[in-house]
Amino acid sequence: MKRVSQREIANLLGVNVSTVSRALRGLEGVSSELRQQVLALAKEKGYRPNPFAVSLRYDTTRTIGVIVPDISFNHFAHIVKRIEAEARKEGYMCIITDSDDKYENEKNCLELLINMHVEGIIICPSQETNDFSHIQRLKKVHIPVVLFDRDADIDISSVVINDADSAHQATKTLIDGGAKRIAFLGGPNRIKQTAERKHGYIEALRESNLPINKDLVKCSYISYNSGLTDTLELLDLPEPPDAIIVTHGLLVGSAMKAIDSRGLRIPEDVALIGYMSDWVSDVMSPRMSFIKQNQREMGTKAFKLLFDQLNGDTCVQHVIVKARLELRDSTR
Amino acid sequence: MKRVSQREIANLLGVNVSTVSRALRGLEGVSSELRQQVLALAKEKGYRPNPFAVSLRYDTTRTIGVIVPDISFNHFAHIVKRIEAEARKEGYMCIITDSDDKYENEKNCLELLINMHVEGIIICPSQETNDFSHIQRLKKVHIPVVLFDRDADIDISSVVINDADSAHQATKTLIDGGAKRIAFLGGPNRIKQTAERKHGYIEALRESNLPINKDLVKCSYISYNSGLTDTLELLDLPEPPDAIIVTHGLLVGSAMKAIDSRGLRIPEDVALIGYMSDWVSDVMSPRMSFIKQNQREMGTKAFKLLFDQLNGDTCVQHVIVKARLELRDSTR
DNA sequence: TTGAAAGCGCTACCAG
DNA sequence: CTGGTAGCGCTTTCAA
Repeated sequence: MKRVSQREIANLLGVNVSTVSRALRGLEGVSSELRQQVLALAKEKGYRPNPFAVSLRYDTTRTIGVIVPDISFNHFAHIVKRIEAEARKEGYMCIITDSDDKYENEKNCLELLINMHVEGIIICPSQETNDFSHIQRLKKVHIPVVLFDRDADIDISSVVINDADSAHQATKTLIDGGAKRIAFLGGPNRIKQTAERKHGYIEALRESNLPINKDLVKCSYISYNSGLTDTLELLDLPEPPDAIIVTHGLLVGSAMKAIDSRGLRIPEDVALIGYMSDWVSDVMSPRMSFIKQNQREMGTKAFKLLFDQLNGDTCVQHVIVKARLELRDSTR
Repeated sequence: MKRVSQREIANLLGVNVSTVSRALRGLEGVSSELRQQVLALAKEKGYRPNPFAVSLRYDTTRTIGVIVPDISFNHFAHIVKRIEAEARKEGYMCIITDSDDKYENEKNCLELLINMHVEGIIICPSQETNDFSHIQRLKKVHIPVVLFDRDADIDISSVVINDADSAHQATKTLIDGGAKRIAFLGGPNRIKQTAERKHGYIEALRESNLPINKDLVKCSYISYNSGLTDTLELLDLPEPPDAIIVTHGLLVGSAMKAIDSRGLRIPEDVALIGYMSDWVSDVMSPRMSFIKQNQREMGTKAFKLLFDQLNGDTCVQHVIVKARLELRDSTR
């Protein structure tokens, strides 16, 4: 029960491979009776084209690469799910790699994907990534690339949410709820996403004439433990915050835990609002007020941007997917 | 800045391709000075072997396929993350496909993976899958397969948790906490996983001489809405349950919601225990008592089973990863 | 309508 | 130590 090649079919039928090839692909120049025979035999023998022969011939692999910081993080999993679905719909298979949010892994994944000759790459850079030359290099070799979720100041298509704007809205909401000392808990500053969100936060404070206090801004690392430490430090300040905006779903859990461990209540003592998934908010108590991101749309758009490039579109586009506030019970 | 082939390097150096090939692969039979030249030029020109030419030659792709019911579900995402990491460590890339828990999609994904000539497949069947002939067919064509999370009664290697046993323990715990009318909320019966867990549940009831009540067993479909409906029906029974064991993380959220919507308290009115991820349990209120599954280990073992097969091991193995109870605040 | 042959990039084998 | 050549499976071009 081995794989059958066109040649074997040709031999069996006593005809030439090229005829079989034509018949199989429905091209002209084959008598319909011969075509029937070929198709019948191919079906019987379970013929499947060898994609590597085809790739070798056409230098096309119908494969794209995806690099994601952490597939086990819900936000990314939803986006990836969408990318994969859209890609498959267009006949592309996805090679998905997980950088574990590490720069070195990311470079390695990229290397492997290039070696695999994927036709394009959709990537969300790791939180450690500072130098984007490995990604920019792709443009040099004409491999289409799209960034998602975390943008960078490089000339490459991307799809992100309205980071500054959504953080601005969230902060405004906290202010309207009576908060005077709002803290900001985010990822490392080098991520443009964090910078943007912080920008929105600061703007909102400024507009409301609230002081901007460096002690209330924590931007270290996106991890559960880091979030825990940071939040505890905030709560232990001589003048602790009465509200926190949290820019990453993973950190929301840390923040809750920390607040709880200090015997404080949400939202009475500390109001909380975060970037997170809706179904998680739903099972939390209190149900978390959050910035709802449309991961489906982000995934769809990311693939679309890549697909356009694969089809020859060379212009760099920056798509923004609107996130919106969903107020629940962790804000006043 | 195109890709360079061995031939181009050979031409540039005025030598034969076969010499270049040998030099590049570090084989014997090349003078060290010529080798240096070849390597230097290859590096300069950014030479990368064309994997399709290699695959065509060796009929090997260093690629495996993964089919998962829903990557956006945390449990699966964690397993997939591990599979991908282990695979990459061994030099395999993963083509990950998402069946959306649908039988038709699953067959389609499998088809595409076979067409891609992946060397092996790791699959968790959809909840709709009843007929496993598409998977069994793989054995016929000697493509290694491994099932994970959801086993089936087919002669194929698999890795699952101790389903019956863990459900037995969970039920026992509820009984020990004083529950008299324990309900079972699970996926469709055709999934062996559900059947096993139900078996453990029933055994535990039997051992404690508790009546087995069909009305308290709900096995319809794994989806948020289905779980909601089922739980509401349970709660609206003339004699509603005082505890529920939930066999799927998605359904835990539904159950909580339903209980809350009827104004009942957990665990005072209804105790709850479910199969779910720990970090979700942590942010819930009350913190959910749960069956902790080791997704990392399951992923690692799944790849290992496949890897063994890829290396010629033909014996069918069934690995069981022990899950254990973590009691929090949703049980008495 | 069909066949023959070249070539995609690489490796293996046999000559020199 | 190096070169030449055939062949992996497929498509394309040209010839019959």
